Amino acid sequence: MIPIGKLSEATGVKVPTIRYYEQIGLLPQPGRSAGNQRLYGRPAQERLAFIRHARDLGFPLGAIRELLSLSDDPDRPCAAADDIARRQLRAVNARIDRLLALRAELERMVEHCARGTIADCRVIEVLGNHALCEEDHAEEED
Amino acid sequence: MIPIGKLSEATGVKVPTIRYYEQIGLLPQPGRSAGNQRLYGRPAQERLAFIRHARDLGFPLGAIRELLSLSDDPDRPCAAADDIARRQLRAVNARIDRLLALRAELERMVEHCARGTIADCRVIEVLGNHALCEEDHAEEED
DNA sequence: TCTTGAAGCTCTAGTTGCTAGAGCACTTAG
DNA sequence: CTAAGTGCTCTAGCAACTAGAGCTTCAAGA
Repeated sequence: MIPIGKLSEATGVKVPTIRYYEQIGLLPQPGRSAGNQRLYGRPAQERLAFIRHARDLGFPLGAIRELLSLSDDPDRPCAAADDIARRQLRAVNARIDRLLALRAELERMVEHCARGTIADCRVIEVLGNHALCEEDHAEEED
Repeated sequence: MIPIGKLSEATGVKVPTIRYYEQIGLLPQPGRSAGNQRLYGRPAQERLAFIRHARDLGFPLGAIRELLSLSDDPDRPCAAADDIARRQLRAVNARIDRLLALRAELERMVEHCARGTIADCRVIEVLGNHALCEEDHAEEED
């Protein structure tokens, strides 16, 4: 049984974040010491590592909640978990596409900077006039 | 002079968002009609279009605030605006790199899915065990 | 055993960039 | 003139934390 600080070290999740996960019900309430301090065992550690890893992969907490409830239930078909991962993959792909368009536009802006005064600054000019864009950097992200 | 709804249509920025921008001081307080409704002219319209465009390019509001104050002052050197754009470009590049690593990992997870039960689900397994990752998808974004 | 400094506790509020809703007042077309 | 539609203010909520105040507990050294 380890206290919250050690759990934090072991998983790379900050202490307040661990408490936050508990508060929103992602982590079960752990046992407490005589002096009311949280004490965690192996299963909590593994669960938190799972959460951490999924967060690193960009899964939103809602998706992680679903994945955790699936993983608690090993007999159910894997398709649901797979769907969540595919959904995340689609989201990541959409964000990549969008960012590539943004990068192209930003590079154009920055390359054309003559380092003069604001009055003829390409950056300010392009921002003020969408018609100067080549790429049609999309509007929405999701 | 147009009311807020027309301004919203003209710029593609939603009405509550316009009011929010005013509240945080990105847009100046507009004149009002006899019945206390906001009325906007050309300059407000251009300023909002500028903000919109910069948001589409992913600039955070703080950066937009700087860019706006620069553009209010055409004699100052352009270098500051250029720096902000370069900073944004670096941020975009970092996010792209990170997302490419995530995509690779997610694709690996999804491809290996045998569509069996959760007990041997690749998705759940990889999430639970970081050692199964090939890519070292970085931890931090910024 | 005592002490002291680190680590833990709870609670509230702030962050970013909005969005949603309640409960009103105003404007405008028919 | 009326009714739909638009506008107003205000508060609260979203994700996913982060920071701070003000207190208690733990652990290691003297």
